[in-house]
Amino acid sequence: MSDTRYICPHSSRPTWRRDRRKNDALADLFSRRPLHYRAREHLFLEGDSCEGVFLILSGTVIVYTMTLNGQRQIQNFAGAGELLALNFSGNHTTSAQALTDVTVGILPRLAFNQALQTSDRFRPTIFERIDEMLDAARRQAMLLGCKGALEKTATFLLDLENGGEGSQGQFIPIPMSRCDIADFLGLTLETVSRMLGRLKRQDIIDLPRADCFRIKDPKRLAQIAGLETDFGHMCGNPDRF
Amino acid sequence: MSDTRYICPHSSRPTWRRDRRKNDALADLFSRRPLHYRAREHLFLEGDSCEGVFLILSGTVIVYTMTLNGQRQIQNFAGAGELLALNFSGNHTTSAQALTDVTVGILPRLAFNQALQTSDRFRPTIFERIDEMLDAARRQAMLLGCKGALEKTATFLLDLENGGEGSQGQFIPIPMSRCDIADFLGLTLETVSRMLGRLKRQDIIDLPRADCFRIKDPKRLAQIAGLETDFGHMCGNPDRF
DNA sequence: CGGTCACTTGACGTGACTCAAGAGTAGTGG
DNA sequence: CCACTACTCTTGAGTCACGTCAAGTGACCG
Repeated sequence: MSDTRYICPHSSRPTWRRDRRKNDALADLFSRRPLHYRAREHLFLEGDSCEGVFLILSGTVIVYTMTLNGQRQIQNFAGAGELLALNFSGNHTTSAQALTDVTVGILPRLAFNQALQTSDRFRPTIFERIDEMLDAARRQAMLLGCKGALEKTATFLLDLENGGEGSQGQFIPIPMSRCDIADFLGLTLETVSRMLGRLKRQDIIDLPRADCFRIKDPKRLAQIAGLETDFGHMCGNPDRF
Repeated sequence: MSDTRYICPHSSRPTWRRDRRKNDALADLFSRRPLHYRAREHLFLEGDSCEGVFLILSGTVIVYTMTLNGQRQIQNFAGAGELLALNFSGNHTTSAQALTDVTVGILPRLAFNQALQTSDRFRPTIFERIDEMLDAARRQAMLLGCKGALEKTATFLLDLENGGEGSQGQFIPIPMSRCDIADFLGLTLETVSRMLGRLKRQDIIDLPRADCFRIKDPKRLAQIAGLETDFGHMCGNPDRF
């Protein structure tokens, strides 16, 4: 698709998620009454009335929606420092499920709106987050609409690495199942497994166990993910090796 | 993907775009200095510095991003009453191109921020729009990640119909090319054409010319789009007829 | 009337899904 | 410590939906 008359982006614009550990003006407001959820518990369901805005203090939350025929699209794996249910209408438009054990702070809708109105420190922070969410949604659309299975998987691994500390060459945990990854990337769990296997066999990643990995060749991984121009012409090549 | 332990949505939640013709508190603020663009002109490019927020007064704008290997993902076809460049950081994260001739109002960043701060009528309107944009992005992710080609095409037609007036059974123009539709749905233009042909042959839509259509069987179209539970079990059936 | 352009249609190839079997890994109980 | 179970993950073989390539059709325009 697309033809030559469309104009290319000025930069590759990696737009990684901001550092989630600096919780800025938020933590103090939200930490009034922290709540705990066990892994697999639901924080809320699509359609539920929305009591307030959530700030994740620890753990990871799966934000997803379901189709009528029972397919799940994971919108986001939200980690510490991220906001949930930042909608201003009455009801939740997604479901949220704890992937790991999770702690959240809740800011009731009224207090949230009030803070938006009064606090000149709070408002820009919220808008910054909204920006990030919109941008993340756009990148997700690009991923789902434009990329192939290997590209998607590579992108996912790079995002995972970037979500963790700046741990160069260290092992990074994969907290979610293959099924979760598949529902996030719009693939099947078998395909995800195959693509991981391919990256492993090509010596681009280390995958000693199913639930953690290490990037051995960041450059090639980025190329495969479509984040750098590809000089080696080895992007979509088959497995044979 | 997905298995039985995930919980289904409470409602089908069609969440159609709001009526764009009621421009609420926005029109007066934005209409100070209206600008005109010819079809195919660019309003701005990804990476450009962002002078202000755009309100579309008339026409349709293609909001898109490009991958490094030259693929285009159309994020949105934005019509009259919709906001563009509602980002709070310095640079545009998408490109915007006029599909038809377009008139827009621009509100400079400073004035926008000020209005947000001071006007209690303006702020909720903006948040409402942000909600809509986030929700649209989520639905787009579902479309791209979960749906097949026929499902996507049907969904697109229903969205188009809903974007126009509440014209029951009337012909609806298709202002964009097959290529645009394809880049929006994550398909090829050939596949889009084939799916439209299939819907036409099955007597679900009328397609007398390439650039307008009419829905003949809304119920079946909605079923195919995955918006209603399917009793006929004819959703994914092949073309043969 | 001939040229250009977008759309349509067909034949073919292939990437990802489906179905099904096997391999780890963790947890439980004797 | 070693079965035995119950997972999830991996791997393979076959199928199908969608993409690719290419030819054909129709509308618009000079």
